[in-house]
Formats: sequence, structure tokens, C-alpha cells
Amino acid sequence: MPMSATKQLLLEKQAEIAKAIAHPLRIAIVDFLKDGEQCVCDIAEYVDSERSNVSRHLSVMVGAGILESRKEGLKVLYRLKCACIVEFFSCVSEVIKQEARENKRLLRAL
Amino acid sequence: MPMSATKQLLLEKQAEIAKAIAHPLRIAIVDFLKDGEQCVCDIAEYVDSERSNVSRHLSVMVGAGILESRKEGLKVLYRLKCACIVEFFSCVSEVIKQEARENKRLLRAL
DNA sequence: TAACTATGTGATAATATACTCACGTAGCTG
DNA sequence: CAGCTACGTGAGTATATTATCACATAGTTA
Repeated sequence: MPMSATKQLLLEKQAEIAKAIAHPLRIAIVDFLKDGEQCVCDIAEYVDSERSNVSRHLSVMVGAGILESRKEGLKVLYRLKCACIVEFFSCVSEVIKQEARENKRLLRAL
Repeated sequence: MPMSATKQLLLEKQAEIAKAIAHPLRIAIVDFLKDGEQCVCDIAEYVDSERSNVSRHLSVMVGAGILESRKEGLKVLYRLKCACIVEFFSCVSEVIKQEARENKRLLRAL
């Protein structure tokens, strides 16, 4: 079944956003930003990675539209553009909890 | 700042789940499954891709814990394990809408 | 203006992901 | 049992993603 070009485009855009958070480091960044904007410097320290690397991850997320930034003096401050991104992780936690429950049940059955 | 091993593991698990939906084809599958279980055969037709390819995408999602399957005769039926996965896309749509609004504003300013 | 700080980017190498084709298997049906 | 259908998997190739290092730039401060 050939899918409409518009539908296809939407799928790709959705995937781009999902990809933008599909990385441990980027999830840590989102987590760090949930309480407010932070500079690259402090983000890099928090996630314990090279600044150049963090800078790239940040631009991926800006590109996907989930972060935005503003300059203040030497620093560039990044912030979440959509709080709902954080809510996503409560869903993810649901999945992880469910899985853990299953494993527990399995373990008991041995 | 060294992150605790537990925290790191959680981040990786979260990323695995996010990755499991970070693909246009997989998003289309999730969308198709939101109304109930479906066999590989029908899924492949819906997303217009090779069965072997679809089968692989499905096993990625099962591995991440967002889908589960059961056998019925010749067919294998897949279903969403967590409805909240679908809710995630309402958040994603928010981001896309916001972006579209910005572009519109930009366009008007030209 | 010189030195310094925070950030971003080009190039590269390592790794991971995706798609295709061919083949194997499980279970149904004649 | 023979043939069929639905599904999954190994192998190979193509492509994408990531981390790192070196370097360039913008803005600050002495």
C-alpha cells in the first residue's frame, strides 16, 4: 500500500524528534534541563563528556526542535522548548517498570 | 562528574526504548497497532515494506519491551504493550505544530 | 591589543543500523 | 507426506551515528 507523501513526511519528522532523544547522553541532558536553562559548560560537566561532543548533541536536539538556545556573554544557554518531552519519560518508566515486574515474576518461578 | 552505574544503566534502557520508536517505519507500525493486534503479514502490507524487514523492526520493538506477540496458527500477532507509547506522539505533534507556527511567522515577516 | 574562556565545526575512525536476498522452519491443508 | 503460507534469520552491502582531536571564532578581561 503506497503511503501518501504527506504522511511519509510526518513520519520522518516524528522519527527525527524521537531520534533526538534516543541517546543516553541526550536523555541525561534533557533531564538536566528540566529545571531550567543551562550553559554548555555546565551541561558537559553534568553528563561528564567533552564539550565538543555535548555541543554536537545539543545541535541535534535544536535541529529536531526540542531545544532552543540564547546567548549571554560568552555562554550559550540551552533550554527545553517543550515540557512534554519530560513527560515522555514517565511513559518510558512505565515500560521499564512493567519489564522489571515480569522479570521478578520469572525469577520467582525458577 | 562520574555518574552512578545504576543511573547510567537507566539512561541506556531509556535510550533503548526511545530508539525503538525512532524510525519512520516503526512509528507507522505503532500507529497501525494502536487499534489492536495485527499479524506481520498485514503490518508489512500497511507499511509497504518487505516482510523480513518488518520482522526485524518488530523484534527490535519487542526487545525494547514496547511490543509483545502471540502465535495463532500460522500467524504471529503483535500488539502494543503500553498504550502510553501512542500518547508520546501527541507530545511530538505538539513540537511539530509549534515549529510550523514559527515557520509561518517567519514567512509572514518576509 | 594580548591572553583567556566558552562554544562550535571539519576530518577521521569506530561502531551501529537498515535493507535486501537467500534460505530455513513451523504449522496448516490437501 | 507434499506443498503451501507466514515468519524469522544469516550474510553482505550501504548508510548513519558517535566520539575524538585539532582548530577556528566570538566575546571578555587585563
